[in-house]
Amino acid sequence: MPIVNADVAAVFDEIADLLEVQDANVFRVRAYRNASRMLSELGRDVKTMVERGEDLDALPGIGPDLAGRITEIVGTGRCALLDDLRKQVPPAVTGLLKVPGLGPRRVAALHHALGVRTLPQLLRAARQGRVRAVLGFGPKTEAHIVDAVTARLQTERRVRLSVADQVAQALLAELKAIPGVQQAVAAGSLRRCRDTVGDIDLLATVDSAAARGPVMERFTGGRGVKRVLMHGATRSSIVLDSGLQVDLRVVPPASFGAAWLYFTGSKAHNIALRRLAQEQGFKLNEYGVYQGARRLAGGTEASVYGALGLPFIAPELREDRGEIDAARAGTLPALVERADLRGDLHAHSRDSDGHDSLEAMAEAARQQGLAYLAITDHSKRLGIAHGLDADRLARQIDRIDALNARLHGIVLLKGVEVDILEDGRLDLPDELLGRLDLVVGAVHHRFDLPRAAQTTRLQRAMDHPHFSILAHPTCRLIGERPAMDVDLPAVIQHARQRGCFLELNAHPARLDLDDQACRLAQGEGVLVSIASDAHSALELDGLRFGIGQARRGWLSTHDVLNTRPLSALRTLLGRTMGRPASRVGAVRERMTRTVHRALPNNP
DNA sequence: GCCGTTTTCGGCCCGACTGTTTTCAGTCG
Repeated sequence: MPIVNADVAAVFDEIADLLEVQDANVFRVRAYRNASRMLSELGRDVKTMVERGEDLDALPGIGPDLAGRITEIVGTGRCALLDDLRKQVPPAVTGLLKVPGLGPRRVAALHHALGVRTLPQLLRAARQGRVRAVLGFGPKTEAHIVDAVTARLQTERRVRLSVADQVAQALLAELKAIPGVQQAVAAGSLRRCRDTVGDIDLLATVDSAAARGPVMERFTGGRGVKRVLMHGATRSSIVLDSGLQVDLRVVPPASFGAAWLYFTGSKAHNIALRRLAQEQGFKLNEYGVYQGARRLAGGTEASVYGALGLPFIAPELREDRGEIDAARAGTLPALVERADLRGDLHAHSRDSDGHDSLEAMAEAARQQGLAYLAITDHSKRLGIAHGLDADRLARQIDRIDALNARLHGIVLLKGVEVDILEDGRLDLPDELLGRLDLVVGAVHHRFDLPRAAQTTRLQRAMDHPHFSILAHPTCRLIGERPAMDVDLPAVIQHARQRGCFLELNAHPARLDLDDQACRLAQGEGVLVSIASDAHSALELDGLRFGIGQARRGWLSTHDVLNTRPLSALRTLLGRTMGRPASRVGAVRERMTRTVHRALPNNP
């Protein structure tokens, strides 16, 4: 197995864990954590950088020491420092850090005093009353450990964005109904539109300090609250019956902006901002920007950024991935918004596995403010979805033509979500695909091909002269199925060469392309189709989740295919659909020969 | 362990809450 960035990041994370338990210098630990995060978010392959002899020191947070470790890991697959640390501390001990409330100090204390290494051992010790005997521990901590370990063994951690969104909206409605509450908003990773959410962060302002107490009482004593983790004057945490954790912070209105900024994060963005404030002689906290005791800003987020000499930075960008430098330089992108979408290029009807008729889908799209909607039902290989064969698709084409003659304010585009077969061929005859407005291709089986074969499979599909858009390119299902092992940069480059497009599937279970991949596509100049993959009229609303992900990927209106008016869209699709036959044929021949050689299981 | 138009050494974000203390360390976000 080749070493990828995530492998190096995992090594650095484990080193950080082990160093922490050994009570190492916190800044040394932080250096490993920062490097781990940087590597997992880096758009370039660090192994390739090493092989090309590029200067690793140029990467942020990488100095001579870490550069040497990266080179070692990439070259040998091992890390001597990690091996040493594992000899000094049983590696399993770092698993105890996952227990809420147990940090490095306490884990080390428990390990040394009781010899516990694993969660079951810790649970046994706590139940036997041995934990409270350790210096610094008492009966409450001991009981908490029993609860936390038991819960940890049976709960899952992160939920999909759409789930968190529903819960948060319901809680916010309740909060706003409490007397004294002025504003109540969502913050945290939910507001940043991350694809999954670990806990829900809410922020409220109250009209007087006296109102805080009752608000916190109502929050921690509400229906559906399984446990109260923390109950303070300005901050409380609860666990809902569903297992979701919710944090509420209450601040005065004058601090609303600073608090929203702080509570939205990300942590890395906050740290970078606070350093920036420090450099300018200010102090930034959740109450405002201060110069000495004087508050310079805090009522709105824009005022806080302004006091630091920055324009407003959209929540989706706040990951410390270059947004602060871009803000200073005045080069922040004008991010795409839901209202910019003119159409949707991936939706199903009841002709395959959708719930609604062509007419109902068209009407729903019109009500969503869209000017066009592509009907892309499945092809025949996907029998479970009642996929269309050539005859049924031909009849659907005729029906859509007839329907368009009657529709007003919306145009249905004739498409298909055709299966990409294992060898890269498409699941329907060329002649029929040629009659469509667009061909959306997708993988629905054999997710497990080796990386090279999977990559070639996608590239070969794109070589088809009628191919328009690669749907859900990695086929991940959040929390259920990992992304396929595929060379995404190579696929994106191939799309650019072929004039094809990549989809950002907006379904909250997919969000595929993800944010990082969007940035890669943008970098290659490949337009992205933000598509709902709706299987019912209601699901067209899911486009907003795709917008959030696209914004996290720094995409502007210009980077998105379906922000184009219909005429411009047809022109762009025409580059793939209507190429002059001779030239396309020649290119295709060449590509196909290359691909055939590369595919191991091809004759 | 990294980093630098104040620094190659001395910094490294900042505050709330809890539990176990008798003034604070540890943890978390």
